[in-house]
Amino acid sequence: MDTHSAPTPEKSDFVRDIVAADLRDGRIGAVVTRFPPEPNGYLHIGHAKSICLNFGIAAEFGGRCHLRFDDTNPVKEEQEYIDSIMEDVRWLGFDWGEHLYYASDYFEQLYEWAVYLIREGKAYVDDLSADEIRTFRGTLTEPGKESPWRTRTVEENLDLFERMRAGEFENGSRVLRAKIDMASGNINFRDPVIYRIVHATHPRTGDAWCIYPSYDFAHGQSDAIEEVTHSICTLEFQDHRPLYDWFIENLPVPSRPHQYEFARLNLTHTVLSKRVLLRLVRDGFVHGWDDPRMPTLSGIRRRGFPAEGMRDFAAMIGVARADSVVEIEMLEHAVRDVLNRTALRRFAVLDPLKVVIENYPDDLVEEMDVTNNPEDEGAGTRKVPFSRELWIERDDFMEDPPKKFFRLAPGREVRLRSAYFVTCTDVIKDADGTVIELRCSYDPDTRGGSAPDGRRPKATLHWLSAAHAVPAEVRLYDHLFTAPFPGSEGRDLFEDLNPDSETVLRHCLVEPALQDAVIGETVQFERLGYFCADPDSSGGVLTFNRTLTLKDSWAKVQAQATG
RNA sequence: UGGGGCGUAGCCAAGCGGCAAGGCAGGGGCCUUUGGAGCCUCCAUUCGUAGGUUCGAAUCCUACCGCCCCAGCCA
Repeated sequence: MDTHSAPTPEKSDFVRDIVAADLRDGRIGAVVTRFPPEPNGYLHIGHAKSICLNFGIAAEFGGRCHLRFDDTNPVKEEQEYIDSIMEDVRWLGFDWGEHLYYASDYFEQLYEWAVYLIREGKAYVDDLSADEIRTFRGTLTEPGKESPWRTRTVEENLDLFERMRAGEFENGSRVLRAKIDMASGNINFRDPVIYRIVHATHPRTGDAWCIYPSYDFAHGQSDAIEEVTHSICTLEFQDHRPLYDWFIENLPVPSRPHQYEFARLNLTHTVLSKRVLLRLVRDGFVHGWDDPRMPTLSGIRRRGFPAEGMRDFAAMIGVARADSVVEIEMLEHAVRDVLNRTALRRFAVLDPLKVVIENYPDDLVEEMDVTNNPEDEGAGTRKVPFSRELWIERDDFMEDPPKKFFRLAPGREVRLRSAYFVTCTDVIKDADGTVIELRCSYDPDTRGGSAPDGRRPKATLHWLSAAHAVPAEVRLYDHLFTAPFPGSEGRDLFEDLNPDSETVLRHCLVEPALQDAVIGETVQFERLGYFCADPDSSGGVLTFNRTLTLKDSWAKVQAQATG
């Protein structure tokens, strides 16, 4: 209305601008959007962008968003996918309330509208084969030719269409086409197929139908039935908009929805294509749709990405009409940002190196108080047992440290986080020269991690009491594809798969508190990264997936040194 | 060579005739009981190119260049 009453919108993009204007000008009373997945695969991060857009707009403008399954092709669709999609949308934090719909709910109405079109002389049954139809369609630069069946009488069309429904004909033998314009520059207008014969069992309607409406004939009309006001889809449907409008204008539909298109999400180092994801699963390149390396919502959930991070990411990348590829670092930033604030801190040693504190009592065990999350006072502290024999990370020791290496080395003092300062006094090696144990001394005056004399070691290490450490398996994950643009420059997509996208470490150790790790809850292993207990933990072996590493400036220094 | 779109920093993206937001990445510094986090700071005299209109153009006009989508009985 005016600047006083209008709340400052937190997000703004061209779609929200249109919705706001339509509301302001009274073209609509309330906004109604919909998220319309086809249940032929699992949802991925690209869908999350669309879900956040559609449900986000409905929430921000006080409207509603429907979840509607676009289930018009029974040969590809399965109940498993329907179930997973609902779970994923809920996980992302959205609620469709009562508004769960299926295009298949409208099959009878859609059929009647097809009959309506036939009666109006605007649709006909075509006996041409699929190949012939393709040939007759013309090319991008040449107009098409009209089918010889285009001039059938209304009566004959009605009879044939009824018999198509009755199951008298074989798959592919006939189709129903809208009669529009075989010479149109827009190929979607060259008499698009609106019904095809498919003798297949539909996940919802079973064998009730053997003819199914095409996307073009089902989508807009479904929107109209549900009184969707803003039908938001991706750019590749721009060419379909005139057809979308044609059906809406030529049918007695109950409302007038409008279609708007935005650029779909692309991400570096991965691929967001249902076709390719299906192949990764079917050909065994990954362990399943929910493999933590997959960009599916079930995959990233198992990986430990929080839903809030996904929503933040969606807000961060915006919504526009220019094709774009977002660097995956942006997603990772959104995830780290949430996890830094919320994840409990724990100690875990991935590659253990034994440390013996020679001047520490043999039989003493101290319970050290350790902060659960320095970013969140409310997270409190926990007790972590400390004793004479410890494990530290092998990477945290170097016998001959280079210039910028601040961690443990012979003669050097470092802090064991929330415990004591220790100084390396001796290095023990096996016959091959491999370091197998460090002997250290500790300063009893530094309990808790600070020295009365104010001295401050350059490094702080995480540690585990050897007697109390719990064995665990840890799975390290990295980008699914090594190339930022998989399959670019003529390469085969699968050549770009990262052979090291999954590394399984079976001899890790974690602090006792992690025995109670909740599956699906992401914690930070201090100085290492974020990790999430995997469902496989229920098999007996504690198993963690690395969600993401912490940003690591030492790794950067090393990389620079290496070149 | 048909139709539909899009070009603002390495990436994403605001901007809607009044003098280039913000985020990611990157550089430098401070701080630090996580080499994390945090804080400070630098990073487009220029908006695909060339003309034009205007006191004034990323914004308006013209032409050109580049990229994407469309020839499923997929969605």
